[in-house]
Amino acid sequence: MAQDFMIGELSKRTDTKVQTIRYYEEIGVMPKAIRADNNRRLYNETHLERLTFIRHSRELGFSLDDIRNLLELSDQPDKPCEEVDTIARGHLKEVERKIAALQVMQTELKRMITNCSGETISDCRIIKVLADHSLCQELG
Amino acid sequence: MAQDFMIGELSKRTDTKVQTIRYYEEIGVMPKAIRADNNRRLYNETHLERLTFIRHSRELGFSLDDIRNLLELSDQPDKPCEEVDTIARGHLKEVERKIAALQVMQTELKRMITNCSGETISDCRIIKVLADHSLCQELG
DNA sequence: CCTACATGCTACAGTTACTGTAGGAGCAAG
DNA sequence: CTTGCTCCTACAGTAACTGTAGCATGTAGG
Repeated sequence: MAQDFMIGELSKRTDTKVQTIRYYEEIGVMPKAIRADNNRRLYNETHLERLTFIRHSRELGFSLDDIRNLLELSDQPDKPCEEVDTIARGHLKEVERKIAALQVMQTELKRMITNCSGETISDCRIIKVLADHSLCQELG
Repeated sequence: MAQDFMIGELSKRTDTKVQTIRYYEEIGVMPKAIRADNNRRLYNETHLERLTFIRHSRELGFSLDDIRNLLELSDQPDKPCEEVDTIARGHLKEVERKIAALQVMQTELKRMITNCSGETISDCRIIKVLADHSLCQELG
């Protein structure tokens, strides 16, 4: 078929490593590709769209498990989009949780570094704080 | 020895799972524990301090590899603390990079969710954005 | 003294999302 | 005809644990 292409082209057009595409097939987020006579995988625009969806979702931090669910939902156009919403909101919450945790780390790391005017390790504030939890202002 | 204690107590006093302590020993961030006659690991205050250091560093997001280096440095009190500083600053940069990446995700997720007033999946904004990269404002 | 139950031990599998490598086959160009 | 590119399978490695199986030991109660 004229419009079919091989894994290398799919790889380039989606900026995805060849091994990653094969991995997606293995775990079932991409369908088993039809093979040419020489056993090479053949793809078309539908595959391209699906992989684009996957990669974009990954860029937004969705897990492959979430993506699996989102893909399944996107194949049911008449269903209410409530479940999609739930997945997205859940993921947003998770992202916000991670940001908050990292900001706590950031604050404490900054303080440690700023306070460290030590010459040697024996009076290094960073080592002191790491060794003694109670010197840390941020973490309970 | 009277002040020695077993892995369970070390676990409680550092809020660290028993398996995690054994794992730390296995990979060498904790020393090989001396065994009692019944083959059980024995610990003392020195082990407690070391594990506290490790756990606190982990809370601040340092990798076990960084922690290995920090521990080694903390055993050399007369060395300048420059290397410690470098590790901490490097880690801070990494934390800030992660925060920035997550904030991009957060913004786009919020927009997707807010814009989605769809009743069904066929007009769900979330699915649309995931499927079409160009609808996404944040990611290049 | 016997029986639960808690705690300890080793060894290994599973998690997440890939990435890298070994070893080999097919195909086009020079 | 050889070089180099792409493709294939199969497997190991990454980070930092967590969970489980199967067994030994220690302790408290009856």
